[in-house]
Amino acid sequence: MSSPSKRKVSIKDVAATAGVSLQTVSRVVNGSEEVASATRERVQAAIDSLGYRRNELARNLIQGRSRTLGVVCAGQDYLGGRQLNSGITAEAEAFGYALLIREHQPDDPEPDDRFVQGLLDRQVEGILWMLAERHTAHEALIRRITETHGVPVVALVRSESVGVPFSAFDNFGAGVMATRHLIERGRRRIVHIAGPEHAWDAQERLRGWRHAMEEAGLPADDSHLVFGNWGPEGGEAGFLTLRERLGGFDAVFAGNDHTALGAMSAAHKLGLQIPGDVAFIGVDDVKGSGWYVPPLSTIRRNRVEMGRQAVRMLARLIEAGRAGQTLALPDYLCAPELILRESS
Amino acid sequence: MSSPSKRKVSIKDVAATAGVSLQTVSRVVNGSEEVASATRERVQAAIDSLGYRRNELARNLIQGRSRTLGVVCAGQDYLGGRQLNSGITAEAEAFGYALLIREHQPDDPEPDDRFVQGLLDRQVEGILWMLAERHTAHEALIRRITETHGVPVVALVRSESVGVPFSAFDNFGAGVMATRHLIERGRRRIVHIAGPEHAWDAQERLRGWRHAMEEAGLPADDSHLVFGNWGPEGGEAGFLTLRERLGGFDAVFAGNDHTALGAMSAAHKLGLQIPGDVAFIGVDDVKGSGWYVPPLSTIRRNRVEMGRQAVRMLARLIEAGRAGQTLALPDYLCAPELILRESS
DNA sequence: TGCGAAATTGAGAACGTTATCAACTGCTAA
DNA sequence: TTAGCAGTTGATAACGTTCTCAATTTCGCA
Repeated sequence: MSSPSKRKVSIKDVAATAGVSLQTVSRVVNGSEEVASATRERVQAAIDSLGYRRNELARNLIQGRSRTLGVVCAGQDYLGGRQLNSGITAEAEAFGYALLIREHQPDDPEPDDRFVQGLLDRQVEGILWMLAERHTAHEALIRRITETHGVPVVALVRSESVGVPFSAFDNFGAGVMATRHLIERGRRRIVHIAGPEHAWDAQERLRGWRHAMEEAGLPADDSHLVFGNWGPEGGEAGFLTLRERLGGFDAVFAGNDHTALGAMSAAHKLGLQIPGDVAFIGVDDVKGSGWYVPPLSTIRRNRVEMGRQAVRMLARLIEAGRAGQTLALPDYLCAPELILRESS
Repeated sequence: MSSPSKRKVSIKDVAATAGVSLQTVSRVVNGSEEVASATRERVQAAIDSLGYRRNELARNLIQGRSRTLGVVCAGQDYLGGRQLNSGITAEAEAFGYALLIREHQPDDPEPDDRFVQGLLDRQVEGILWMLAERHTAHEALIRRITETHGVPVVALVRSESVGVPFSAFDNFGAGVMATRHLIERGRRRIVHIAGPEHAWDAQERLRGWRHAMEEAGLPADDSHLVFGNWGPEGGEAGFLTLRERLGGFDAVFAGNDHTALGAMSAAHKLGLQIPGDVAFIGVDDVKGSGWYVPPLSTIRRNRVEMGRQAVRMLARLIEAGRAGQTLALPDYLCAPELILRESS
């Protein structure tokens, strides 16, 4: 069978077979125009018969580009870091970039230089930053990546404070949209069970809720607010806390669908009617949310498009960097989309 | 500031600064013993002051190994291909492997040679196969990868027919476990809403259900069975079909949690009590399933461990291949775990 | 017939690293 | 004294490709 010493066929083998120089083979492989058609055919025949394929590693080395993007995302975390959405992969593929993944596990230490060193050592041309927490340590790290190493970074979560362009969901707008919807439905005492306090997205959605409430002259003080953890547990606990604190309310804007799920479960246990006694709305349009009891109204975010845009931005930054320019890129803000179901 | 022509510092710069040869620098970088400690310190000082980092691409090229694994997974698909679980990333990292992702989108054409060519061109040392469908085209493709290209493949879904070791969930065992549990609870007319007919996992779970039913002398013919699509829609439709066909039954074993969710929703609409009139059990322990109405009993699969094992197997195969040996690796079968909640 | 331009081809260096082997130092044992 | 050996160090080739530039051939046209 195939002997263990079966060496890969290289451009040299093709050149020898076709009786031309390495350079000519290279030209044929890269579709250069300046090869006589007779020669081209001869070389192509050699390529086909030997089954030659270009070694991208060697090519990348000499061209000084890795055609690789680094992706820094959260591991177990809810926040969708894991949902390396197909927008990213599809767009990266279209640009000819491979993806190198670096996951940050919840119990890992705070990301430092070592955390991204592996990506830089493999010469990634750009980095997609998908960690949502807003630690100042991240900002310093990202700045070092862009300035010291000259590798552009695009954030897939909003992070204005760092001087990095981002592709993000309009969390503020989502908060406004969800809250206004509840108000239009005639609800007046609308509470908010937010995400964790340190999460940027959570803060923004909260701000949106508050904005819409105040705009309508409704109360949005801290007593109508409780922080959760993006999970059903937080939703359930938050709902009970608010009931105890306020006595009653007629609508819940949950920071996300899982939070809403937990909160609705608590409402069921208390014998409340949904949406009769309390209306619910979440954010995410998570799989299954259309089949909760009752089906949950929610705000959808188009993750695919966010991913697409982020990669596109990164590609432009890389291109500009290679041309020696600095580029001020406009951020991309993904518009929220209201999904109306029976819970509101 | 940093001039645009700022070249990366290479081993040459370090050698020049420290006044030694390239080779000596290389030795220090790689922690070789045979360097005098005085020299080592001098070189290390140069490395630190210049901020030198080894270019992994160049290293990989000359060593003929890419330290990269390819991951072939499903894009949008439910089946968990997306859930590039942290077991894989963590274990790959531990072995010093980077991951190159190749997603197969639902609307892509069937994977052929071109589909994996990008991975092979980048010289991946092994491939993790995470596509669940059992098309014979896959088998031929996988065989070509291993035999023609000499790149080992480990499947993260069961696929005995291909001569490739796998790390998989014991879907058959899960089916048996779920069904036996319902039987122990006194249920007798147990129907099964399976996954899509062409999915291997679905077939195996179905086989488990049938085995447990027949073992207990209960009916498990095709009238008690309907195929879904892994989603709530399929669950709802399947439930209604079975009701119409059989009149009644007292338990549902759903192919997965989302299917169960849809089926429970249908039961609610018909005014049935859960678990009073009908008991439900799913498979997956999907996020949120503990907060469905009522909380769903299910079978959990330890994805992290499956991922770990797969990478470990792949690493061993690669190691063996480099040593010129062929290795017959035992498969890894992940044991199902029963999660008891209120739906059964 | 000759000349310049265009088309075609190739030789050699380069990318940044490691592999291979030779060479140089001291030091010990005979 | 000298051979031998361990400990260090470096010169050179190699990995598989592309880049740069020069060389050769062909062609059109005066």
